[in-house]
Amino acid sequence: MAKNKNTNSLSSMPSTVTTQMIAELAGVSQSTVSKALAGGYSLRPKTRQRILEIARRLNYHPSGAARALVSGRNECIGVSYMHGRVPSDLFNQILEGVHEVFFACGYTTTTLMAEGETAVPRLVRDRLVDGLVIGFERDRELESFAASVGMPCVLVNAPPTEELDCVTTDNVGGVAAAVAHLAELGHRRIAYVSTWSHDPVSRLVCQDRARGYLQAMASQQLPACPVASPGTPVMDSLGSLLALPQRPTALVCFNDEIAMMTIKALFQRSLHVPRDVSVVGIDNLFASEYMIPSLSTLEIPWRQMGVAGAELLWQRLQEPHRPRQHKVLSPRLIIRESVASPPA
Amino acid sequence: MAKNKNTNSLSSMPSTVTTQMIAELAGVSQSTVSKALAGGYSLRPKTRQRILEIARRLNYHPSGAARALVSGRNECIGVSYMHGRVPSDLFNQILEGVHEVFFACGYTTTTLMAEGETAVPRLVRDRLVDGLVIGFERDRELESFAASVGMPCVLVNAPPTEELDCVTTDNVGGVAAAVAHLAELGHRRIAYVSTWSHDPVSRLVCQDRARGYLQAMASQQLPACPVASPGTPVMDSLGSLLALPQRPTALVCFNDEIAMMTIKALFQRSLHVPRDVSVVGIDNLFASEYMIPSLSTLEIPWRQMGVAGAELLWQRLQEPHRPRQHKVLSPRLIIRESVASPPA
DNA sequence: CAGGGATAAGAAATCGTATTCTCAAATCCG
DNA sequence: CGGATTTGAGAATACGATTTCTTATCCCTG
Repeated sequence: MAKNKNTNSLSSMPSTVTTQMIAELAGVSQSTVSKALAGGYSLRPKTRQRILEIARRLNYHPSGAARALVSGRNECIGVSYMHGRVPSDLFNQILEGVHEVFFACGYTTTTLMAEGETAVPRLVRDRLVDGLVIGFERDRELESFAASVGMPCVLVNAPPTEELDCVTTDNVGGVAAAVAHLAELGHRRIAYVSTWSHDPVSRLVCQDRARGYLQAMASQQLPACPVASPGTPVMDSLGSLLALPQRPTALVCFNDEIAMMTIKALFQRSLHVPRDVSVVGIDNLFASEYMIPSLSTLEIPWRQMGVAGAELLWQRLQEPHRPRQHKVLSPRLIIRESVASPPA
Repeated sequence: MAKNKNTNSLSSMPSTVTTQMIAELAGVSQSTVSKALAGGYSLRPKTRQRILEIARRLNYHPSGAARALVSGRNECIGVSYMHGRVPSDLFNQILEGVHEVFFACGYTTTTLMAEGETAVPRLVRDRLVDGLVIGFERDRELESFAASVGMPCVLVNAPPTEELDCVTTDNVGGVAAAVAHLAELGHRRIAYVSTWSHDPVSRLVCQDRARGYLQAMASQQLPACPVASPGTPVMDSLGSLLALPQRPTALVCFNDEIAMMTIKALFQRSLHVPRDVSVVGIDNLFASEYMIPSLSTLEIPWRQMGVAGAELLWQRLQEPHRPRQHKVLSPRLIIRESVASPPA
């Protein structure tokens, strides 16, 4: 195909440099070149030097494909999530955590955007990744395919399984801490603003958080406000909370997005945050700090979750049959301007 | 290495399924299997059926590595950006645009997180991607390496080059449109709030936008306020703008982040937005809509830029020597609550 | 000086797929 | 019915690097 048509004499042609070429230039065999580059073989230092020098001059880099073919490993791991369903802020932090760990191991990190229910991403199907981090949502198709080819997986911030390594956050404890803090400030009528989401995972998480809310209210000996059934539009459930005979003075929202919408809705009803109502979100989005008032929130350690997941995955790559692990990280309560003592 | 230790009799072992295995089961040669799977060869329909059936039953998928090795293409393209320097919101939208186009082509998309000035990412070095989308910032090392191995590149929302395909936005025109709109509302003292950023690309973009501002003010016959020299801390330049004898009644900010910080700063000085001062940002971050007041902004068509870049890259992959192209997309002005007529 | 062990480097196999080359059988047509 | 052509399928090779197997050379020692 005239692919290596080295028509001109300059040695810096873009055509691919192979160990074979280096071998010819160095006057040795191809295998010797490979040994020189790999190290750990017995080669005369002079020969090795000559080879390395030529390789350097030609800007040689091994073909990833060839190496992957022979070694059976691609030194690449995939990070999967359902894009569009999660603020990219959050996912990117997980991704960076994963990247940080694997970059140090010389591995590449790549994002798999799961396309809804469609085909298993090519990277997995064609064994182009050695392991998988599944974020935010269990992709059952991906999971079972990975299992069928024996590819290690770790779930990060997704509903845990008995079979796979997992990293999750303590939703129950986190929400409880938020409620406790509000109670400490003197709030007695504290409500939980649920998600509207139809997707099953958000519902699960939402139920966890609702449970945290209810438990905390109970242990604080406070009467709980009704928790909207999953699927109820936010504005509806917010509306009914505000229409209660005893209007809540503090709202813990399912996440920061909903907290933002809530603050806006309160504003439109001439309710001032935090003078009339305190609001707490969950996630600590980038923007939360810049809202007016700045948003109090449960910071989920996204990046750390990525790091933890990557570490679990790395360990499993080294030792495929080690016992399954489940790490639980704790969120941290960040109090900003959207929270104050209740009105007198 | 006992890798294919098929000790039990079940055929659904996780060990890798190869064309060779299928060939043995079907009683044909490996090449015949390859032909059957590829199509376009003359095979007896019965033979092909048998082979395909076995392949399906064994859940066969070709090894990406082997295929890449022989074809010289990985059907994978890399999207690079300097992570941490850009809100992930924006980058992710570009990424999704790129993904959309290449997914339809059967290609995989992977993110290269450029690690500052360090090594060229492995994916590129080892020729694991067939093309490159460079976003937000020209990575000169990456670029020159790509050029040296003849890998197609496209710049998206990065300072354009003469050699590479580019997609940019009309910063000058966009800011001019914002200024024009403010002027139309009756504003006469309109200022531009510059970036504090030390990174050279932001400065370049900032200069473009400043130019748009100055041109628009000139063409509206309005006196321009001083534009801070690059590198000045935002709060400093904002401070001096507000200290002007004739305080501006409208501020066009370098981006939404700065607009948020600006609004917060104004709020702290008891200046009400938009009653006392109108504010416009650029980027249309997710959160901008939820601010109080919601932020007026120049929406940059991030996703479309990704799509446009991907299309340019795809075309170049088909036809490597086609003339270089440069597409310029226009931002769209979104007016929300942060803009109003100037105070009487 | 002969033989044993270490050392250096070439030869060859391997990984899994795609493709070209080659040959046998089947088909066609006059 | 016999030679020409088409068709089906196996054999062989290439892709580029790793690794094992072999061989040739050298040095040391008894």
